[in-house]
Amino acid sequence: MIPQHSKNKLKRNFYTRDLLIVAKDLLGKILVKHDNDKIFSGRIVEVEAYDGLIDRAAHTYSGKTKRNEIMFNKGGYFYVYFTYGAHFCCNIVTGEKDHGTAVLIRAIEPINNIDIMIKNRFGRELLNEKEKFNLTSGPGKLCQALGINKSHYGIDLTGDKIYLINANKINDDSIVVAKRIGIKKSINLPWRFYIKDNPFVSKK
DNA sequence: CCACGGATTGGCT
DNA sequence: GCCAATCCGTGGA
Repeated sequence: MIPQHSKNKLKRNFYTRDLLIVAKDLLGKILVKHDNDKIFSGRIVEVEAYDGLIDRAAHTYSGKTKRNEIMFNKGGYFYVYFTYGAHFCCNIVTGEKDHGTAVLIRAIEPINNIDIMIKNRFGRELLNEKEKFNLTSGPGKLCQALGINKSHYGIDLTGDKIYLINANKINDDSIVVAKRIGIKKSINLPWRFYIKDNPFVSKK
């Protein structure tokens, strides 16, 4: 089901490129999480970019803290944070060391172990077909579905625990560029990218 | 030490 | 569409 060949795993040089390039290129790639004997996976369909240098909404805008320090690493690390007293959100660190840039994964299209994702999200069976699209269509939702939490903070994405599998680049015609959602600062930066017409995107 | 508010979600009007 | 829930990182006193 998942293309497991190691040559398809994205390497360091994918992540260390410029924030906005990586953000758009992440669309369509497969996020994979190994959980003991189980493998969760999903196709990235929506992301947002954050850059501490010029972006007041970025967690790195005010400099390095214990919470955001992984964002100052070179690209290819996993930044997980907890928010609103309830939700984890996960990011892909990008760029060179000390850039303080990362891409928030806002939505994925489930591929593997969907039945467990349903259990993780709802603690019950699906009530209807529509709920299928409510599984991973938001940053907090997808972390809950995949069981991503603070223990995954700082994971090296070139390792074997959490990583990305390459896939064909999404054509620019199929990428929607929009303003980011749910922030109060730097609200006009057009740094949200999602796959056009994909039903797992968090919001039109 | 304490107060504030958030890269969200789900339920109710 | 509006708003409460819920906790902890962060920053100011």
